[in-house]
Amino acid sequence: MDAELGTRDRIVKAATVLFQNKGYHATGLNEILRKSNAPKGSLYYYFPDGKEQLALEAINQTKIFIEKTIRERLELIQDPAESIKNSIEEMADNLNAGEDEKLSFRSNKKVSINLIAMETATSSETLRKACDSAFNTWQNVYAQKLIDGGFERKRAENLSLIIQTMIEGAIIMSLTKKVINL
Amino acid sequence: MDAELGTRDRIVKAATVLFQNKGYHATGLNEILRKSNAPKGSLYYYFPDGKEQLALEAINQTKIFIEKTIRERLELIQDPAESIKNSIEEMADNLNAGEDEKLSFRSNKKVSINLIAMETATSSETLRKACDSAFNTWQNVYAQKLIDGGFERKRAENLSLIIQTMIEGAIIMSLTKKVINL
DNA sequence: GTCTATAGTACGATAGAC
DNA sequence: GTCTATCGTACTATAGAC
Repeated sequence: MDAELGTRDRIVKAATVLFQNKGYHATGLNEILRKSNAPKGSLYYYFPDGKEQLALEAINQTKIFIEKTIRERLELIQDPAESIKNSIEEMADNLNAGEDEKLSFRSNKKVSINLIAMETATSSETLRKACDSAFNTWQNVYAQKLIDGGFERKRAENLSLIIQTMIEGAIIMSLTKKVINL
Repeated sequence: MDAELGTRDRIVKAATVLFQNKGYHATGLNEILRKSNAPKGSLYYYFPDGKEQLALEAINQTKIFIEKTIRERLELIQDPAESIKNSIEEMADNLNAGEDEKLSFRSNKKVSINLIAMETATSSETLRKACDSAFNTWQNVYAQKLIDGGFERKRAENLSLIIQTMIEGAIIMSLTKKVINL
């Protein structure tokens, strides 16, 4: 998989998908290395602090990627309510789309950092903060769109928190009800 | 802890708290046994199918307990919107309250099956179904309250799904932002 | 920088005495 | 029914050759 990418990028990409789908504790480093065709030595060469450092990188890359995705979607429509609705529908469509690549056992779909956030909230302050930062970043994109559309600042912040909360809740419910299939 | 309870109940109680707080994969059977003062032999005597069977029991007990709690709260106020709002505030207060008991490292607070649901949605069909059933049960309590209050059935079902979704989303956000401290 | 071999620990699960 | 000892496996992490 991803022969064009360097070793480091392959490891991070595989880790991102596995952590998001299976969870932080259910994913072994060996599994990540198998999926990314990298040797264990390379992992500890690029991430001397091991699993936690790798997860931190995965979370931060996801934060940036999703922020960019939301931002691009919101630019397409001027009205804030319409554009946000459109952006969420786009996310949902991506999750319902077919697999990107053939894999031995599991898709490459990226859902959210939702599961990682829950798992690490009480066990790793480093990872909890990274997840919090990601949620805040995404929320701010919605808030700014609402402000640009004429909403008062405080109101925009409240609404964007509700939007972010509902999206994360919807992911849990969809996965549990198997509306989304990973 | 819980010297008055039988061995089986002590194991289930400890497992319920640990699975909800740390997660299914992060919680070891040894940890559950330490916390419940039970020997490993007893665990496999009561739960011959091991960890998954124990988690199933924990989910089902949580389903019943939370259903009862919501139902009791909703009976206190007649107006559906007011009573549901009140019930949610009650849940939030419980999470912000002090610890029930002194523990070596972690509280006994029960949050939701939220984390277990995410972890097992793609790895154990048995546990996924149990979580789905729990969410549906709780949702139905809200829906019935709305119907009794005069809402049309379809509208009540839609609203209750949104309520359930927002509660689960709010738990994620609160844990990640450390508004709740477990 | 890349890779293999392996240390050291914890896991889930089982066997069998009592 | 209760308990301990232990098996086999998987984990994170490290050492050291190349």
